[in-house]
Amino acid sequence: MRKPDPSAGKSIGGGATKLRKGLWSPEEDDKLMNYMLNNGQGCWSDVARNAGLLRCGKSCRLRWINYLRPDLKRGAFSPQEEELIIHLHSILGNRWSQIAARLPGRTDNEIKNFWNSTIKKRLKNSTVPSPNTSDSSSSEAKDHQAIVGTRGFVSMQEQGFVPMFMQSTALNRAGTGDASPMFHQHGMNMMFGSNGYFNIPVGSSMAHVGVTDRFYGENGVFGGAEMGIDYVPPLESISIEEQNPKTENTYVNNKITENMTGAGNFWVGEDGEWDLEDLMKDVSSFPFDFSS
DNA sequence: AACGTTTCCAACCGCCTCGTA
DNA sequence: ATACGAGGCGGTTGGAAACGT
Repeated sequence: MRKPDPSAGKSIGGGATKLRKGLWSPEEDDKLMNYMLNNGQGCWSDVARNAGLLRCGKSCRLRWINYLRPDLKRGAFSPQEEELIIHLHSILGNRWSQIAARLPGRTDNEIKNFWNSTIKKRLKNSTVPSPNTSDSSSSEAKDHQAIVGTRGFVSMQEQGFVPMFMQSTALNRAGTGDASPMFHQHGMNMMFGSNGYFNIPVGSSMAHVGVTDRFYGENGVFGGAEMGIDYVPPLESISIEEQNPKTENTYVNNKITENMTGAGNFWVGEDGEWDLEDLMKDVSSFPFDFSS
């Protein structure tokens, strides 16, 4: 939160009107709300001007999207929303806007704040850091590198080949056959085998999946062994070769590619690219009702 | 009660993409 | 080709509120 700029609204040299910054006053909110309800969204700089606001268009847009929009849902996140956020983050990483698009009434900013304050902390405390955290500068990430130490595994993350819920200590433990507490908690024994997969006992055989049954019930709606999901693909449409053709990680990548190809069920589109829509089909079937 | 610390979150910043001139 | 503005996004900041001592 920021203090309203004390010099707000005053003209400065050259006759230019200084734009306001900081917190929005109730009057400003009223102006913006009334304008938006009467005129709808247009060019944001016009909105700011026509609504009589001494704000930049960007600021108006942000205020509307994050606070004034009538369809915003208020209040704490439900456990269902929380789980969906965690799940989506495991797929999408820090693509908050894409995550928000799948949570009606929630904003990217809200979800981002929620993640950074609540979920990140919780995952850290449970010794299973956030999956697919792209915050490479964070202390968590540094801890992660320090803990894992196995260049190949870190590289997989860097490449976007991050099995869901597989990171840092989970990886390390899995590598020695010791599943992380989180997996124990949910009654799963997972091992990171030499074939580059998470191996999960299913009946009498092992399934190679990149997900746990953490969220998806028993029907395989998302991530049961039947799903045949091996790795969470990078969402950018970048082929493996394009992503990092000549690095020290090539061996790891090649190995992954080989395994995935062998399995015949990795998520690469017809033109060799990852298909976000296919990926998100599974999310759309997520068995929660957020309409309330 | 007073003070220090931590948490939460609104808002800003900088970068990127896209459309247009 | 390129310059420019608008919109969008993720990362970060910083201050109020809550909590602890």
